[in-house]
Order: sequence, then C-alpha cells, then structure tokens
Amino acid sequence: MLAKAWPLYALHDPHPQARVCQQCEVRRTALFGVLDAASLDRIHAHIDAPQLAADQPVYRRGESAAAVYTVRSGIVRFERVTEGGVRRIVRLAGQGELIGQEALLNRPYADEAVTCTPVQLCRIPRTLVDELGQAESVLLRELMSRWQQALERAEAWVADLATGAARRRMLKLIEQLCRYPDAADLIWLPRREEMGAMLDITVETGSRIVSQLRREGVLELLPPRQARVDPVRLAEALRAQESA
Amino acid sequence: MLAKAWPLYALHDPHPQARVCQQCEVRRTALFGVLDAASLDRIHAHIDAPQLAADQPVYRRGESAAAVYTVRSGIVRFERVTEGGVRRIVRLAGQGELIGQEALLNRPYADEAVTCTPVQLCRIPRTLVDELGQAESVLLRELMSRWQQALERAEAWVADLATGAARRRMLKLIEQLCRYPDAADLIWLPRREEMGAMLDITVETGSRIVSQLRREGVLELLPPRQARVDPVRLAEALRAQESA
DNA sequence: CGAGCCGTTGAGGGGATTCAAGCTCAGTGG
DNA sequence: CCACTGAGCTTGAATCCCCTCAACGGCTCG
Repeated sequence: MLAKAWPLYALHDPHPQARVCQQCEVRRTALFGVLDAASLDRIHAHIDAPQLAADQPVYRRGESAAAVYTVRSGIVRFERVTEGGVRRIVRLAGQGELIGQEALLNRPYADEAVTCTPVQLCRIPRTLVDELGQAESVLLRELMSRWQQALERAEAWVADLATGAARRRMLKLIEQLCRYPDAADLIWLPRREEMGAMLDITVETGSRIVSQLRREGVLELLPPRQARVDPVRLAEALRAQESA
Repeated sequence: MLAKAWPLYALHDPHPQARVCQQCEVRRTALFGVLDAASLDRIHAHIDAPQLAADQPVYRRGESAAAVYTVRSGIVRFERVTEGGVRRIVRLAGQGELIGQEALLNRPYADEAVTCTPVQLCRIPRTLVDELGQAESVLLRELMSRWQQALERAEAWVADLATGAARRRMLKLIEQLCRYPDAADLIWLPRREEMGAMLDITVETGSRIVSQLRREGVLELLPPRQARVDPVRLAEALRAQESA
C-alpha cells in the first residue's frame, strides 16, 4: 500500500511529518502543495498540525505574528472590535485558505482569528517561508494567490453580507456557508449572536429570519449549530429577494 | 539643481521616464520605490503614467488584466454590482496604493475600478513585474506588503463603513476621507449617490446626515464635491456616537 | 432542581426608506 | 438677457423595517 500510494523518491526514509503532509487531504489546495516531495521533506521538522475545538482563538489582534496557518478543515472567523465596543466579524476562512499572512511581513496580526467549528490547522513558522521563498519562486506565486483570495473574499463580504435588507443578507450568509459543507452535507449554522456580528443585526432579528426560513422549508434546523439546506428553495428565495 | 537632486549614477543618460520616476512624489511609498536607480532605469521604457479625470474607469471587472497600477495622486474606488443590480462600493485606494494586483496572477480584474477625483497613475505591465521579480526579492516582499494593505483596508471597510447607524457610518467615512487631503487641506466629498453606494443608505438619508453635520459645524461644504472638516468636532461627534 | 445560556416570539418605538415636491446651479438656445 | 432644462441636493410626510425591551421555553450542567 505504501509503495502504491507514494512516488519512489519519497520512500527513502521520509520524516514522520512528511507522511502526514503526503496524506493530507488538502495538499492539492494548500500552500505547500506546490512544493515537491523533496522540499516537503526538508521542512516538516518545523511544521506543527494543531487541532482546536470550536470557539478557540487561533491568534489575537496585536500579537507579534510568528506563524501563518493553513486551514485543513473547519471554519475560522476574523473579528474586530469597533471603538464603540461592537464586535464585528469581517470574514470567514475555510479549507485550504491561508490565514495570518501578516506574519510573513513581520507585522502583528490584524484581527482576532477564532475557530467556528472544530478546526485542523497546519502551522508554518514565519522563518520557514522566508527560507524557502528564496529558492522557490513558485511558492511566492502561490503566496500572492492566497493573498488575493483573501482580498477577494473580504470585498465579497461587503457586497454580499453588508448590503441590503436583513433577510437578503441572511440568505447570502447561508449561501456562503454552503461552501463549507461537512461530511453529511450539513452546514455549520452560527448561533444567533454570531449571525448578528456577521450581518450587523440583532439576535432577535436573526432568530426571526431563521425561523421564517425554517417555516418556508429553506432551512431544516439540526441543533446544535447545524442545518440542512434546500438548495432549490434557497436559490428561489434569493431570486425573489433580489428582484424585490 | 540636477546634480544636487540626483545621485551620480543616475546622471548618466537616464531614460526620459526615469526622470519622471526619480521626481515622482510618491516614489518613497510606491511599489518601485524599493528598487535602486539602475533597476529603475532598466524598466522605464515600459512604464506609462496616464492621467484620468474624475469618474473615469481605470479597468472593468472581468477584463483580462494586463497591468497593475500605482496611485500617484487622487482617489480610486472599487465597485461591485450585486445580483439584484445594486451597485456597492467596497473599498477606496489613495496615494501610494497598488491596484489591480490580480494582473500578477494572470486573472481577470475582480472589481470595477473608477476614479473619484482626477487621478495620476503609474501603469506597470504584468510581464515587467514577473521579470524583475525573479531577480529582486525585495520587490516581492514589497508586493506582498501591498496585498496585505489592501486586505487590511477591505476588512476595515466592513468594520467602519458597514456597521452601526447611518450617522456613525457617515462620520467614519468622513474620517477616512480625511486621510486623502488635497493641497488646501480640503477633502473630496462624494456626491450623495456615491455615499449611498459606500454606506448602503439612500441619497435622502445621506443628504439629511450631511446637512445635519453642516449645521453642527463638523463639515463646511464647498461645492462641488469638496469640504472642510473641523477635526475636533468630528472626533467629538464620533465619540458621542460610539458611546450612544 | 435552580442557574444560566440560547433561542423564540410579542409589543412598541425609532430610524431609514419611500414617495413627493421644491431648491440651486450650470448649460443651452431662443 | 432670460426662459428652459436637467442633474444634484434638500426637505417634508407617510410607511415600513429593524431595534429595543420584555417574557417565556428548552436545554445543559453544576
């Protein structure tokens, strides 16, 4: 089985972590996926693969940034607190996305990064990327690609989740969450207070809209914090909302 | 004057565009500011410095991206249109910022980029950065820094301009615009319809709030599309708003 | 079993939208 | 010169959506 799954050059005494990375289900889409097995083997000594439960901080705003992370599974949110003390979620990141890129620029983290679900990460020390970056220009290209992806998502957040009526924003949020399905094709459904921080609405308004969508058959609630979505009715509801 | 302002090596028959870049007021802060004069001279042949009037497109969403731009002066906005046909401004860029980074990844532009004021740009063909990137790792670092800056701004947009009551968002917008003052220390004041697209409010609401701020002495209107801000009263108004 | 968190639902009020009218100002042509 | 026009801005009145305040039920956990 080992000989069947791995190319020959990887058979020669790989570092233990190398096995994990080789088998990592997101390797195709993750940052280091672009590196060959030799480079991979060279770096695993320094890579850690932490796992966190839901609602745990990955890093905090202002912390000096020692590492970037790849999300292997689960969902991470980015939070900010306005001067008035209002907490606002400004972006989500899911499988394959790079978070904490500020580390590569020797800057403190810009947001609070908190897990939404149980999360598997791949922790990559800042210095490691610097070293590899010198040699591997393909890695740098991949890095820039991640940066652009994050920027793209942040802008889409404004257009989708911060525009229009509360019901529209909620439907857009559910649409977004469908991009991160779990094994049983269920989605993670935030608690009402988190919905509020994402859409800038109150928990009561959030609750009312969710209940309404449940009655309309768009959403089937599976507490705690899970739901099944009817894609057809969701699309229908979105169309009706946009044309209204 | 020439000998006094320029280092010796730059005196030796520089490319015409090299003179422009050497004198460029944003060279310290712009992308190519990190390059030495020799590298600068090597590339000017390909660099164009277009000037645009207000409300002119720089590029359009979906266009294949042939170049990135540095903003030398003026303000550029990024627009998106939701599926329902609502136009939303998702970010601004001012002096020294890099726009159209998608070009470096061979992707189509993600937004409509439109000038808010008269704008001076520095147009940098995609291929040029690729070439230089091979040799100059300091350039790549600077590039990543720009990307992070853009991401930072996009997230701040959500937290500042898409959160809370309309009056708070307007005050935050004015605070933002104070970061791009003109020669006479006046700010560019968007027309009401543009404010609407930035803050997701109607022109009427925008007008009411601006009028109110004018009566309170926070803002002095200098049509067309300019204003003087009283920084003390602005800060005061913001404090009162946040604590409310 | 009481405490606390989370979610839901109702009633009332306030802020933003909608609809409508009038204003200023620059450009145009009689 | 001045009426005419249209775009942008302002203001008012009515409506509606969302927030606020409040009460209640389900659930977990000490």
